[in-house]
Amino acid sequence: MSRYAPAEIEPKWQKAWDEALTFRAERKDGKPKYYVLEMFPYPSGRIHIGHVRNYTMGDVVARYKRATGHNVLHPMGFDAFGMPAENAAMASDGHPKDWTYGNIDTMVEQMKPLGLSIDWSRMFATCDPDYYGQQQALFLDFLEQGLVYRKNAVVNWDPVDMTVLANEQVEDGRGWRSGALVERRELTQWFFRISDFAEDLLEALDGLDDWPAKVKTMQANWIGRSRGLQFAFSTIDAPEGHDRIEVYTTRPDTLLGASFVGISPDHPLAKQLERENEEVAAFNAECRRMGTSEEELETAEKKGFDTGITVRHPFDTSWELPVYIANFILMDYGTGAIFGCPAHDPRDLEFARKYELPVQTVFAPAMGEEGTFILPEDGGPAYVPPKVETVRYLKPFAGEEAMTGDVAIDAAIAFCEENGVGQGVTKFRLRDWGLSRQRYWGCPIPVIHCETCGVVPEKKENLPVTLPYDEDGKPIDFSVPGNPLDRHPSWRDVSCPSCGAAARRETDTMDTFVDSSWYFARFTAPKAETPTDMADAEYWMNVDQYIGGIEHAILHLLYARFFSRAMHLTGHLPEKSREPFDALFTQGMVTHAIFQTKDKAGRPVFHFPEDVELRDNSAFLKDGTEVEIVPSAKMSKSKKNVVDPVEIVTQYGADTARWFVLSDSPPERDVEWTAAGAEAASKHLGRVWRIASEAAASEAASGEGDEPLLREMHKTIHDVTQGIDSFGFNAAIARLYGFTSTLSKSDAGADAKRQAARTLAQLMSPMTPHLAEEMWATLGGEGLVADAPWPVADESMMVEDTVTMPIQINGKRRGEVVVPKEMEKAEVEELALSHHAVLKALDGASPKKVIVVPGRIVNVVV
RNA sequence: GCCCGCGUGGUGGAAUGGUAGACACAGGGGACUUAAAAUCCCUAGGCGCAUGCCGUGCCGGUUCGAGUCCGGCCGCGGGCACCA
Repeated sequence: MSRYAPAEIEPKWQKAWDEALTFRAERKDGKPKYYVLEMFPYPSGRIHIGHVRNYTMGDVVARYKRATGHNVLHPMGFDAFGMPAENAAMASDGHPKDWTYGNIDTMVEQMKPLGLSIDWSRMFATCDPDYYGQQQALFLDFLEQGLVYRKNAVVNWDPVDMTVLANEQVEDGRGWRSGALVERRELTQWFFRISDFAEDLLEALDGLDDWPAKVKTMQANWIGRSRGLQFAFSTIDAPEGHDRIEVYTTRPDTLLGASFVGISPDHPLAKQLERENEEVAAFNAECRRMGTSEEELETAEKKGFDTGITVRHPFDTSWELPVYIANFILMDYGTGAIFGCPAHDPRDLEFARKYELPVQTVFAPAMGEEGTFILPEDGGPAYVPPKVETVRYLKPFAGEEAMTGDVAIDAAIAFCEENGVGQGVTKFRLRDWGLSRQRYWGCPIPVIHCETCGVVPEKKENLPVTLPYDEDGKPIDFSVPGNPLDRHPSWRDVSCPSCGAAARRETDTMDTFVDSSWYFARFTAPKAETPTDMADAEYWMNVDQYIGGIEHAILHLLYARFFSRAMHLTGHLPEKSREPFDALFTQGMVTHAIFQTKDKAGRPVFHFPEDVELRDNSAFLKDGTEVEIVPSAKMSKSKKNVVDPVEIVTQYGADTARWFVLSDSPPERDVEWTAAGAEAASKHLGRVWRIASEAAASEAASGEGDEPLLREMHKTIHDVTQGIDSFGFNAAIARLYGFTSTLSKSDAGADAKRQAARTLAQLMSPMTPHLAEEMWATLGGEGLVADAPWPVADESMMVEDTVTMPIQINGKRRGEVVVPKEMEKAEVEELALSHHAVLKALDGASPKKVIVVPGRIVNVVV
């Protein structure tokens, strides 16, 4: 009997699949199609074990669907534009293109030995001119359709490097390279009109039955539909043209608790005052030194500037409220102006206490529920109960005294509309998608700026507008910050496609989210001369199962949903693909402990796992220094807690790596990589191989144990099938452990054992395809196990006659009784009451209550 | 700060509101071996001699029955629009 030798069998079967074109996807009318897609990787350099887990999950689905008679599309590509390539170029005098394609080659080389059932003939990278040229064609169609426009927007500006920074590149308000204080600066940029689709993107979430509820909730909150009141305060002593300040509020019922009006530093009135008043200019400048991220605005200390302007309360013109410029108000949301009601908003309360503004409670807990309620004006916290809760209005102006917030808001809007104070309006939090990036390594925006004609689209026959590799014969210099396209005259200076006069190309490139918003559609016809081929899109779309990280729950998935709608409007996708992903699964990360020590300055120094020795729950370096263990952190190169799958594959084989990443942890949860776990997976596969070999060699005649083994086999088929169908890969694997154990102990005859072992091979084939092929061949299976139809469980073999029912006394288990499955409730009750534990507990008394759940449990209440 | 999750033995985890800890790792014991490796078998939440008691982050609630449902905390993670 041969030993389990993954290093020999894995390349052998990979070659067999290649030669048979087993995983080549071609349209086959009459066969149901299945499109399974894992979110494509960024080519960061090398694959890590998290990639292995992600792609193995997709592969299990792909192989299983093939076995159940589907024509499967399972492609792979690379999300290849983006900042890291430029950073690498800056750091090493290289070129983003060379770095990126080098990484892609490496990663493909690392992925191929995993034995994934991918149709590699469809592979592309988003930085291929073939791909981004088609993306430019889409952009031009969107432009024509009115789905793209230009407006001003703020960016993080590094005044020393004279460059735009990503939020990630801003650390504590300073540029990551220069250390200069970052400023907010306005630039004219391109935007997709995603907010026009807000309502549709929100409503359509309801139809996504096979998406995780949490993702739909996150998207719904992000889109953020709200109903509120929009009205204007009239101002006193404001500059000309600002006699009204429009505000939007979702809590008009708190109007009588208003104590100030706040406007964004980017509000037109704030900008007007800035021109007239140095103090305002200084305050606004300080606000603009903050980054552009919402997180930073929300967590920053709340600051305001009293403009000296006041407004009249709409219900009482003698009541004046001060107008503050406040750093936490976003110009992008609502009208860029609010009224503050400190009693019922923690942020407004913090602000009011800081600037000694009045606090007036509008509503309090309902009668009888006051508890320890302390009025906000007496030092209590802001009172913000759920809107569905009934509260007592101390200052009602519409509706009853006791109402829920929801009812009060409706009443307030109705009252205001009747009295000519504003209108009820619906607003969305979702903003338009700014796609301009002032960077080189992205898809060029295919327009030309002409002094006479304005913005002129590039002609489609001139696409792709390719990125220049050299600059006048010399390699582009990436050591200088900023956008090389902007300082590249021979690329930038062109003639206007419309009038022929000297003009300039747009030097901004597209957000990389654009690249990943339609790659799934391109996979259906990766070589088409238009963005998609309708016949292919009709056949292969939608993605039946999309798999990726929860970190993409909002942006990527929302943008892709928008793009699919826009591609349908411009004739690039069928109607059904407005929602492109029928089912979504969000998998967890692979984590690993971090090993760290501190340097003299107290900064952490990280160590690779292979440089650390573990002894009695402590870790030491080779020189004996004790190492701090930080458990379960997301793998990242900089923390040195990465596990290189190549080493695992070399040491144990791909099947072990695949088996391990699927076992133990449920796929949606994070999994901790441990060396011991990989060792155990490897041992188990060796055991399976030995058992299969023994079964193949067995000469025992039909034995006593045939029926129990086959019954167990059918139950296993059922459970494993259900496990894979429901993404319960860990449960399926646990079941396979059990069946392997049953098989190894079985005294069945040779035929039954071989049948059981062949079935085991089939059930394992999605997870450990190479071992499964080897077993299949050894056990006399026909053709490739990859081509064999999935086994079907025989229901009649799974029926049990009796059932074990636990007996509880007052909800605690005190015994059990084995009864025929169909036994009547009354009989079960009688049996339970005669159980010695029940007799003892009752001690002659009669039970207060007996609950019998047929087939499940008996509970006796004494 | 806001939105969304998660929290169960020494460890990863299992459990349609119905026997908490399946399956696996590490541990303990044993078999085989001159010995070791490999392999196989047994054992195993905590406390207790035991009838038993306690136990799913913490506090409270609903229920005949709660890891599961509800409310409030604590801790950890993801996202917050220019990281991908």
